[in-house]
Amino acid sequence: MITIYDIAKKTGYSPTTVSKVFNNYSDVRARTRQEILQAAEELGYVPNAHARTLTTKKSWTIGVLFVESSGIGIRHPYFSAVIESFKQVAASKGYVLMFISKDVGGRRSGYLENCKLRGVDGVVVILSDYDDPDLQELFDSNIPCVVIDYDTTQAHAVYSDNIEGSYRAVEYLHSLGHRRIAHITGGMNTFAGAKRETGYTTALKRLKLQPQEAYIVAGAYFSIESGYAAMMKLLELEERPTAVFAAGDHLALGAMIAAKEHGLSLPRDMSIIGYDDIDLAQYLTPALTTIRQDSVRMGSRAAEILIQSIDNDTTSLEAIVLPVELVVRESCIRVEQ
Amino acid sequence: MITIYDIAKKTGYSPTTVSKVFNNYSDVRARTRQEILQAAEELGYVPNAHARTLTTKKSWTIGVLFVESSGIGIRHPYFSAVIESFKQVAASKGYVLMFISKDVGGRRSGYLENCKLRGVDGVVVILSDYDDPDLQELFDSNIPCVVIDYDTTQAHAVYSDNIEGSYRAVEYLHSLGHRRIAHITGGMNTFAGAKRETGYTTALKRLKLQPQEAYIVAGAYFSIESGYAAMMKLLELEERPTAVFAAGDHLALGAMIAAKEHGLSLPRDMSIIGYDDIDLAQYLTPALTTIRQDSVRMGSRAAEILIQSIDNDTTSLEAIVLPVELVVRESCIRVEQ
DNA sequence: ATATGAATCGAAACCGGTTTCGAAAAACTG
DNA sequence: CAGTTTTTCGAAACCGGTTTCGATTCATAT
Repeated sequence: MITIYDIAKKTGYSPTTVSKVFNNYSDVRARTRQEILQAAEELGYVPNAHARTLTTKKSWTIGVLFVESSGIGIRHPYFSAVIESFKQVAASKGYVLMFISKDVGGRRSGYLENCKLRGVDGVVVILSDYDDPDLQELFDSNIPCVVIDYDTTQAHAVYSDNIEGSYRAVEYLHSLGHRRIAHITGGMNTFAGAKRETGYTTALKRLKLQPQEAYIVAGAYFSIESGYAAMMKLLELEERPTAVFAAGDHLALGAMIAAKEHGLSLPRDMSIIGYDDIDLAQYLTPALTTIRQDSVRMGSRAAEILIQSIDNDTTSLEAIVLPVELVVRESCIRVEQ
Repeated sequence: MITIYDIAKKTGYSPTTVSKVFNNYSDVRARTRQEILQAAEELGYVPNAHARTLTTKKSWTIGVLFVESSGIGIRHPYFSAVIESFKQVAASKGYVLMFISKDVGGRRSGYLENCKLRGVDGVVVILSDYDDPDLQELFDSNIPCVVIDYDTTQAHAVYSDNIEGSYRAVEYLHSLGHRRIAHITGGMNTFAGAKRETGYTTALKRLKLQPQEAYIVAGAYFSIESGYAAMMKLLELEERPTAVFAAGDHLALGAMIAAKEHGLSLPRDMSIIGYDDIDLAQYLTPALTTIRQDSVRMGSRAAEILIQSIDNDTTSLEAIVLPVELVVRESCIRVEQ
C-alpha cells in the first residue's frame, strides 16, 4: 500500500506537504504540487479513508436502515427504488452507502452502537418499525437522521402526502359512482398505513358516505399475501363493496388475485385502486389505477436534506411532504348508481 | 467519544491491557477483565472501527458492485433478492455491506480505486457489464471477488445452471406439443443472456427442431420494455411461433403484454415461459410458468464463498453452479400438433 | 531461601493520515 | 541593503486503536 510517506520519500518533501497537496492547502507552491501529484500518479497512490476518518471524524459514509423484522428489506420494489435514487445523489456528493444491521457478527448490538462503531456521518431510515427502542436510541443520539415515509419530530422526514393521496383515491372512486368503497390498510403499525387509513375515513366523511366498520380490513406490511387475505374477507360480506382502495400496490395485487379466484371479472365486478405506482402496476391485468408516489424524488430529497444536515450541522428539522398523483389506468370503472 | 484511554484512566490499567480485553488475549487476569468490561459498560464505550482497521488492515466491510450503466441497480427484483440474502449471511459473520460506485464525489475514479480507498475486504459483483475495463482492473487486483451470474476464471463465481434451465424450458414446451418455439434473449452482452441462448439452441438441436433465425430476437438488460418490443417482432412473423421462451421473467412479462395488446388470448393463443421466478411471476395473468433460480441460495452461497476466501486467503477459485427448477403454472398449455 | 517458570501487565512503536504553528526562504519596501 | 511582509515548507502532536517484547509479580519446585 502506497502512503503519503512513500510520496514524501520519492519527492523529497515532507508528508505534511504531501498531505496539503491532497487537501488543497494554499501554502504549497504550484511546482511542488505538480511534482507531488505526479509522484502520486506514478506510484498509484490511493488515500486511506480510515486513516483520514480517524483524524477528521468524518467518514463520508451514510448508514441505511431497513426494517429487518419482516425480512422484506431491500426487496420491496418501492423502497429499493427510493434507495437507488438516494444512492445516486449521495454518490454524487461523495458519500457512500452502508447497510446497518442490528446484530452483526451474531452479537446483539443495536443500530446506534453499529452506527457509532462504523462512524457513519448520517443515517437514512426506511420502512421501519418506528416503535423499535433501538431506533429511538438512534434518534436520541446526535447522529443526523432522515426517515422516509414517516412523520416525526425527532429526525428529518420525507414522506408523501398520504392523506391527500388517499382522499384522491376515494374521491376518484366516488366520482365514478361508487358508494360502497372498502379499504385494505397497510397495517396500523406503519406510518403510511395509518395515514392512509385516516385519509380514507376523512374522505368518506367529506363525501358524506357512511363509514362501515366491515369495509376497513387490515393488511400487514403491504404484502401481497395480506392483500389477498383482506380481499377474501371483503368478498364474504353480504353487502359487498363495489370498489376497494388498497393502501399499497402489493396489497391491491393480492386483492386482484383474490377477486379473480373468486370468479369476479375485473374491473367489471369490482374496481380496485392501489397506492405507490410500482413499476409493475402498469403491467397488471387490468392495469392498476393507483396513486403515484415519486420514489425517485423521495430518495433524492432525502439524500439532499440529510447531507445538508451533515454539512451544516443545522439544528432545525425539516419535514418534506411530496405531492402525489392519481394515475388512471384500467382497474377502476364507472358504476351505475 | 469514549476511547480505550478513558477506560484505562478510569480503571487504572494501561490502554494496552484494555485493548487486550476486547481482543480476548489470554494474558489478562479474570478480575482485571471484569473491571475493564464493567468500566466500558458504564462509560458506554464503543470501539472505533476506523482506528482498528488502520492497524489490522481488516475493515469487516464488503463492497457491492451493481451495474450502473443501465440505471437499474438495486431495483431489479431478482438481484435485490440475492443481495438481501447475501447481506444476511454477511451480517451474521460480522461483515457489513457497502455500495461501491464508480464515480464518487463527481470525480471519475473507478471501482478498484474506491475499493482501496474504503479498504473493503472483498467485493461482490452483480449484474454487471463484464467487459467494463474498470471491472477488469478490480479482478486483476488481489481483492477477493465473487461474481454472481457469471462464469469467469478471474474470480469466484456463483451462477445457476443456465444451459440446463434453458433446456428444461424448451423441452417442456416441446413436451406440450410445441414445435415452433421462439426465444427472446436477455441480450448477448450479459452472461446469463448468452448462456440461455446457447441452452436454447442446443435444446432445439437435441429435440431435432429446425432452428430459425427469425425465432431468436434480442431483448436487452432483461427489461420489460425490450420483452415487449421483441414479442412485437415475433407477432409480425408470417409463421408465428406457438410458444416463446423468454430469458427472464421481465422479458416474459413484456411479451405477455405485447401479445395481449395484439389481441391474443393467453395462454390459448401462445405459450410463454420465463426465467428467474421473481416474486410476481405467480401473480401475473396467466400465472407465469418459469425456470426458478434460487435467489436466496445464490446470495448466501456467494457470501459464504467470499467470506471464506477473505478469511483463509485461499488461492483456488471456486465456481458454484446452482440447480434450477421448472415451475409449472398457467402460461403454457398443450397444443395440437 | 533461592531458583525457576508462569501469569500478568505496560512502554513504545506503529497504522496513515491531518493540522497547528513556527522557521526559513523569497519577495517586497523604502 | 536592511527591514518587513509574504510564501513555502516541515516538526511534532494527534486521532484510537493493536501488537511486540520486556519487566514485574506471583506461585512452584528444589
